Amino acid sequence: MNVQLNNFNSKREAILNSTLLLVKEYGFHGAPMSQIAKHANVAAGTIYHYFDSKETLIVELYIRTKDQLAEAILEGYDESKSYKDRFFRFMINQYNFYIKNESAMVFLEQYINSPFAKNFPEKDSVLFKEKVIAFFQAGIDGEYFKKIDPRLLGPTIRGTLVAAANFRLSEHMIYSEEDITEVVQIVWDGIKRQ
Amino acid sequence: MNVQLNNFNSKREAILNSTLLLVKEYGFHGAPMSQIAKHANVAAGTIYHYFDSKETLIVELYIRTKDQLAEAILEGYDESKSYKDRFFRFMINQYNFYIKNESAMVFLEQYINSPFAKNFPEKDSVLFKEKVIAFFQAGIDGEYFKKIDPRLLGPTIRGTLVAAANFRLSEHMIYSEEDITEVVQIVWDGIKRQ
DNA sequence: ATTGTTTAATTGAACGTTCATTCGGTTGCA
DNA sequence: TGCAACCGAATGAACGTTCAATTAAACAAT
Repeated sequence: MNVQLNNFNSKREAILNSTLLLVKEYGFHGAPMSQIAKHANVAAGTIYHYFDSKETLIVELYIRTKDQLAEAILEGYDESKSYKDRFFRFMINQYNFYIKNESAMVFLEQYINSPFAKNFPEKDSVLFKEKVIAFFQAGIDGEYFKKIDPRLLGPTIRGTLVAAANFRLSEHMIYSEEDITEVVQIVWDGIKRQ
Repeated sequence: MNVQLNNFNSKREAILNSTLLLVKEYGFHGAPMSQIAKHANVAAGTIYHYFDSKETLIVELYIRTKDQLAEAILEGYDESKSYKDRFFRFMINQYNFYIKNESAMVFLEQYINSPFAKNFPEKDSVLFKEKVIAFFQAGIDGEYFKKIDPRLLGPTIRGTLVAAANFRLSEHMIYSEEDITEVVQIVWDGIKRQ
């Protein structure tokens, strides 16, 4: 298509990636635009060519990161498998994404607990909502799960997976398939119809 | 005892309370010392009479808030009850604390996911560690729970309760005993020995 | 009780720094 | 030649922190 599009994306992506890393390391207030620019090898002014403000930069980074999470979760989706198998695949994918992208996980957690999330509740990943949350809804409708509000189910699952991923990461442990399955089993046992 | 002690504490407490509220509302970077001072009805300089820096103010607020959480969790502790009953009491207490102290919950979650927590891992509530975490350890030792590392168990439980409290708070719903028990049941079903 | 003395608490303007953002100018591609 | 991408010094606002000055409290001596 367009060569310029590559340039456009490469600088833009570099800015987003640097923001993710620096926010993870130093928090929102500890990641100034000047440092983000330096880390991304662009001029400070260039950031404002792609983003209106620091605020929109953060919000767009959130959407992009959650899109990536949704894509990772959906990887290897197989309609022919049982609901439980698909659920475990979802959970293991999410767990692995967190392990492999610690900065993404930390950023997402920081964002969710920050004023941003409350100020822009409509700014979110469409893919995540339409595929991942819909899958959980199907689990409730299909009576695999307890009758819980799906908006409660999502954060509950996230909480456990984040806890597990944080633990593994802080211990610098190599994670085996059993480790992951054990954690997912906690989630499943908690929410399944007894 | 000492009249001065009252004054000492009242200003200090006012500063801590204002910080909690403003950090919850605007985040760490959105809560400047000048605003904290104004909200607490003290001069900017007064804050530095009680705290070395903004950083130590935040850290000391974290410890105080987690102490308060620990006290709330331990309320009505009855050694004669069964382990499961005591566990449910712990969980319901924690859930209620979150519901009644939204700013404390939000602050704790923000803190845990911020660089502060990684930079000062030794700065934490002694009460929480010696009573609450010890209780979970006893649950593992006593074979009520799956064989999980207690450092994994804690955040897992927290994740679910925070998710539930956030949900209830965002929906402005009146919480009934059944609501709470339903959530705790999720946690219990997840981690108990099957 | 009163007065003088010392110490602690409190103030808020001032300081130096850092920050997000701007903008006039430059480059490089179409 | 035109236009979007890009630069980076400049700007002004906002920030955390300091400090000289003021007030209040505690204590001691009378």
